[in-house]
Amino acid sequence: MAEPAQRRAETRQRILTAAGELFREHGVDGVGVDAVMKEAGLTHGGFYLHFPSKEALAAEVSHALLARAAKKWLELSRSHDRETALETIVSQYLDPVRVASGQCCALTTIGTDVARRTSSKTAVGGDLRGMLDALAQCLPGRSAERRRQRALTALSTMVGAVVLARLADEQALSDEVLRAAAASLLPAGKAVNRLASGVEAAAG
Amino acid sequence: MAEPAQRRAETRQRILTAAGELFREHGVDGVGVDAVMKEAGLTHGGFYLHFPSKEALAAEVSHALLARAAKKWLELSRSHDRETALETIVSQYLDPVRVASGQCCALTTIGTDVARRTSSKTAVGGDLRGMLDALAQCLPGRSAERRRQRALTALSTMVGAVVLARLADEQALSDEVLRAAAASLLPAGKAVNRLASGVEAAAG
DNA sequence: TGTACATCAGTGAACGCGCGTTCACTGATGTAC
DNA sequence: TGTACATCAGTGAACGCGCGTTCACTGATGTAC
Repeated sequence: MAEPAQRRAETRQRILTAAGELFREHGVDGVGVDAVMKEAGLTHGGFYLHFPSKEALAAEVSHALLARAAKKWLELSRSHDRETALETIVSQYLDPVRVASGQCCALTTIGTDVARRTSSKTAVGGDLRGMLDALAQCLPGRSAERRRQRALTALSTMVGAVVLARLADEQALSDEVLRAAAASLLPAGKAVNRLASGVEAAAG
Repeated sequence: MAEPAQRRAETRQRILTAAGELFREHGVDGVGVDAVMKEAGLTHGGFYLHFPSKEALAAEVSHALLARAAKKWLELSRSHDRETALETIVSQYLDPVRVASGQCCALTTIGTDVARRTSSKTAVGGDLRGMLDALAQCLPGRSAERRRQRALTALSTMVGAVVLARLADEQALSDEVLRAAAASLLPAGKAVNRLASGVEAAAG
């Protein structure tokens, strides 16, 4: 059956996944090691067989989440034309349902936590660059530098929009922020419908 | 001399100011009540004479910081022409020196903390609206709705840029994000110099 | 094929520390006479 | 003006709880013969 090494790797992955969900929802400081292990179907004692400390877990979770996003964006940019890839990225990123749940981009949910932890900061440096590079592939512009500029601004807008949407005290304002950001990043008429339908899906 | 009520109010204000600095730098969960009181020149026991709980302090600090920003922006929009007001707001918001220190906008430093605390979220709702309204006054656009849209996007871009700049592992990338955001929000050639000179000032 | 042993992922009790909160006390300031 | 008292902001010891981390132990799985 499953080799020991593989079982071990699977458990480790389960812990990472559980932490990814909980950290994004409640913040790194808002979740204890015991809660993470419980979510992963284990008891807290075993945690240190897989990670040297909670700090290290936070760094690796941040890295894993952002690396996954960078990879996904890069694949999208390669398998689709620019417009389609961009539309997919933006409308998923700004999807009100995702934003309302804790499942949105780690940059927006634990970005501040990462910024304050040197180890996490170091761990995600490459991933942030990867996300920007992939995004630049999807944006129009004659020169590479122009696309780079646009990628920097586009990611800023997306991150900020999600932060504000999560912070807004009313659903209407939250949706308004997300719609405005999507409209500014996509050709007219593209995003609005998808975002609106996202809200419907959440109600159902 | 100072009436008792006034002394009390001053002490309360000192606690708020101290918490404003520390919370922005280390996050709400990263700072204890005792550290806040020490920074305010007091001992921890007296805290509960001024606030019912740390939760309440977090909510009031968030409100105070954002209300101040909203007020400042509104005054700028009233005392200057649109272009000047916008340039001032944007270049201050994206100033690398401010961003590197913890003194930047509370939306970017404790925005995530606020989003997770119902009491804080409720406390800042009006301030967020105030910031958006003031910003809309400074943006071009024929209709009010157009300016509103632009304000939503502009604030998203500024917030996201600062979050990313603080998260970046290298100064060069951090500055690049801030410069790109400023360039996208201001007429060409305006902001870049100011932001560049901000970096010089930090070194000196 | 069956038995004894070794390995090691996982358990859960325990430890120590820090943090939010409480409370009896202090001492400075304002007031009454 | 001076004295006695009341008020109350601030002090600092103490409490209880939760969290990160450790560690002796368990029990399932793989291996040697």
